[in-house]
Amino acid sequence: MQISSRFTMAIHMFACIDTFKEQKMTSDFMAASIGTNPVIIRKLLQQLKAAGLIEVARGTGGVRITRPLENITFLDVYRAVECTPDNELFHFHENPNEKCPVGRNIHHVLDDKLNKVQKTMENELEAITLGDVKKDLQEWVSK
Amino acid sequence: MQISSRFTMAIHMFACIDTFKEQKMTSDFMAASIGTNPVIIRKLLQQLKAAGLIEVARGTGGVRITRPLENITFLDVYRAVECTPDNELFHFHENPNEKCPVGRNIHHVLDDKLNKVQKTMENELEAITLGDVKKDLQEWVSK
DNA sequence: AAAGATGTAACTGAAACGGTTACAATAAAA
DNA sequence: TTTTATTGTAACCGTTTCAGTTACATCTTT
Repeated sequence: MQISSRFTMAIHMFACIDTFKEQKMTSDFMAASIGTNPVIIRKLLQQLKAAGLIEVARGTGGVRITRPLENITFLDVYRAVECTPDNELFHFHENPNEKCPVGRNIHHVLDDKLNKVQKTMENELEAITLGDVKKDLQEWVSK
Repeated sequence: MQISSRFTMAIHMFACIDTFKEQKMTSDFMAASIGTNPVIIRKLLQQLKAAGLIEVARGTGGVRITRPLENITFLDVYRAVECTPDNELFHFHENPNEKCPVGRNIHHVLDDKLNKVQKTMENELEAITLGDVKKDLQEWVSK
């Protein structure tokens, strides 16, 4: 399975908020830029708000990013919008046979290895920030 | 989203085939060890066969692993059983607005970064082999 | 021919995804 | 105070994937 497009949409939202910081940023505007429905954006806004990454002005509209972009990592965004049960990247089959020597031990054997892969991926996500996106976006826009 | 349990089931299958190599390994046996349905196993067998990792004896039954376990990586198994469109880990939203400076460039900006994360994860999967699983499983079983 | 296995089609229920409509709640402006 | 613009959220929808299940054709050996 793929990581849902909520992740790239959320990053796109941050890019909009920052790029057009002179204007009030609404869900309609972002929906138009991303190419989706405003309600999708508002649901994402709620997830990002719950994660403490933004503040949303009800009624009047407008979004404020709560931290400098360099202090918001891809992992922060990923965790905010991606719903993986127990934060587990791998879904382990749930009923291995305890009477079989393989079934009884496969979990012990695999858990460490799978956690290591997940941890490596999360470290990589953590090494990229929205500040990097801002910087690269400015370069592309000015081309 | 999570990586499907087909991945851990497939590794479990290899562990069965190797651990019980004295006997003929059938889909019924593996289904019992994994705790699922034989047809699930047979579908996985087809995917692993298509990837060239095993040979399945039709009619008579039995599975042969085509390479030494140390030469089969988690990435081989992952690619064999996980169906991600275009091998892309991240699902990019598909209709960014070309008229918006952000929408027009977001793909350029993110592609490299997302590919890097994916590549890192794949490298980590590639560093673990079924030989490692065999070794650790033997330790656990003999406890 | 019988037995035992794989290969595969067809179906199911559940969950997640992305989207859509509708509307209540809110805040500011007129 | 009314209007306007916006967010918040519930209730759907169609699609896809997942894991499972039944049924049965096919194959190989006995």
